[in-house]
Amino acid sequence: MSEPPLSKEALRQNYLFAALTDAQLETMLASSVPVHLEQKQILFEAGQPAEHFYLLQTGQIKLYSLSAEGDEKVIEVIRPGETFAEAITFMEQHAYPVSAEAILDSQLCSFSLLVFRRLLEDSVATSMRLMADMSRRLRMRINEINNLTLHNATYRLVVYLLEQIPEGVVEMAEIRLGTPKSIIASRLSIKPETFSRILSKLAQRGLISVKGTTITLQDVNGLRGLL
Amino acid sequence: MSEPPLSKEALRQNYLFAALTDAQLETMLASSVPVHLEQKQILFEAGQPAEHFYLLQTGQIKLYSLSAEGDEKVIEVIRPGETFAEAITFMEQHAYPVSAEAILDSQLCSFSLLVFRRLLEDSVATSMRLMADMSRRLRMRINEINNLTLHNATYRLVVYLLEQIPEGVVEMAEIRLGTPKSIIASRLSIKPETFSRILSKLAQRGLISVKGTTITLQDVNGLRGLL
DNA sequence: GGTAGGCTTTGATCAAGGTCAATCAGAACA
DNA sequence: TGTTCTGATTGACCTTGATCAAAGCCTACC
Repeated sequence: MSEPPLSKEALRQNYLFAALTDAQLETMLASSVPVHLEQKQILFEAGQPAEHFYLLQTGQIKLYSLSAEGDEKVIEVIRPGETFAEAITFMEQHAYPVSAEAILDSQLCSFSLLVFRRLLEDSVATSMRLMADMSRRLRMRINEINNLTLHNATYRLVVYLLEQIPEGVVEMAEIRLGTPKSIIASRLSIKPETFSRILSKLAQRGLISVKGTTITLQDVNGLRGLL
Repeated sequence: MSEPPLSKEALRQNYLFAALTDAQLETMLASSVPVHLEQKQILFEAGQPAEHFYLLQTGQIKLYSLSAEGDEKVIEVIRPGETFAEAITFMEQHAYPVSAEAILDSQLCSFSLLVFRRLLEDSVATSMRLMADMSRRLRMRINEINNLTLHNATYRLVVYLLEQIPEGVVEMAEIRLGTPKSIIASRLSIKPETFSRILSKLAQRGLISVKGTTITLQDVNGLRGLL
C-alpha cells in the first residue's frame, strides 16, 4: 500500500490551498502525513484534542455526533477532494466538535493545524477563501436547521434526491447512491425504517423506482411539486 | 429620538472591531448609519441582496426563517452589543440567508459589508477574530442540529434554562425571561403549547416554579440530572 | 373601572415518525 | 452451493409533540 505522493499541483486543486505561494505550499506539505483508514476505522472522536485537519483523497468519511445513549447522527459525508476540520484552528479549546469514521477504505492526508494557522497570517487570500468556505458551511447548517424544524421527513428526502441530479433534468434521472442507505437516512435525520417506508410510498405513487442501491426518478417534476 | 453617537471606544468593545487601527475604525464609522426599528419592524428579509451588516445597540432582534406555509423558526435572538450578518461578505450571492425583525424597539448601527471586506484584507488580526467567531457559530449550529435530532423537547428546554444561569449555581436560581415565551419556544423548535406544558410538568415535579415571565429553578441538580 | 387585544395556558384529539421484532435479500466466502 | 453476516424491508404498536379550539390573564388604553 504505497502512499500516493501528494504534489503541489494536486494540492492546489483544493480551494484552501489554491492561493498559497510555492513556499507556503511546501511548508504545508512538510507538515503533512499520509493516513490510511480501513472501513469503519475511527479517525478521531468528538472532544479529542485537535492538532490536524485532513484532505480526503479516496474513500468516504462520515462526520457524526453521538448522544449519551449512543444514538448516532451523521452531520456530513466527506467525499474525495474535500478537506475537513480546518476551521478548528479557531476554536477556543482545540477539540474536534464531531467524530470521524471511514465509511469505506480511505486514503487521506493530514496537515498540522498550527502550521496552517501561522500560514494564514501571511496569506490574506487564503484567509478570504477559508472565510468564504466557513460562511458556506454556516449557510448549510442554517439550511439544515430549517429543514429539520420546518419540513418533514418526506420533504427532506425528496430534497436530497433532487440535489443528486444535475440542474436541467426535467424528466427522468438515475441516481446511484454511493453510500449505504442507513447513513443517508442518518444524514437526513430519519430512521432507516422510515427512510425505507418513504421510498416505497414514493415508488407506489410512481414518482421513483428503487432497485437496490439505484434510484430512478421517474417523474422529476412530480417530485419538485412535493416541495 | 436622537441617535446615540457611536464612539471609536464603544466600537472597540465589540470583538470584530477590537483589532482595527484608528484609521480603519474611522473608515468603518464613516460607512455607518444609525437605524431605529419599532417593535415588529422588519430589518431585512431572507433572500434580499445584502449590503450591510449590523451592530445592535439596544433592544432585541430575532433572526428567523419562514417555510413556504408561513411557519416561522427563530434561528437566533440578537442582544445588545452583538453584530450580525457580517459573515455574508463571503457568500457567493450576497443575499441574507435569514430574515431579521425587531422583537423590541431597537437602536442599531449599519455598516457597509463592502468597506468591511476591503478592510479585512488589510487586517489579518481582524480576519482571525472573524474566523474565530465564524467557527464558534459553526460549532453552535452543529450543537443545535444535535439537539434537534438527538434530544427531545424537554431536554432542549432544560438545557436552555440551565444556560441562563451562571456556572457555579447548585441550588436555586431565578431567571427573568427577557423575551416572550413564544419566541423562546420557536428558538427551541417547540410550539408554544408544548412549551407551556413542559414548563408545568417540570413545575409539578418540583424542579422549577413559574410566575409569569419569571422562572425559578428550585432544584438545579435535579434539572441537570435530566440530561 | 371596563374592555379590547395580545400572549399564555389547558384540554381533547390526531398524525408523523420512532421502536421492536421478524423476515428478507445480497454479498462474501468457505 | 450452502452458509453466514450485514443491511434493508415490513408489520404492529406506541410516543411525542402538533393541531384546533376554548378559556384565562394581563396590560394598555379609553
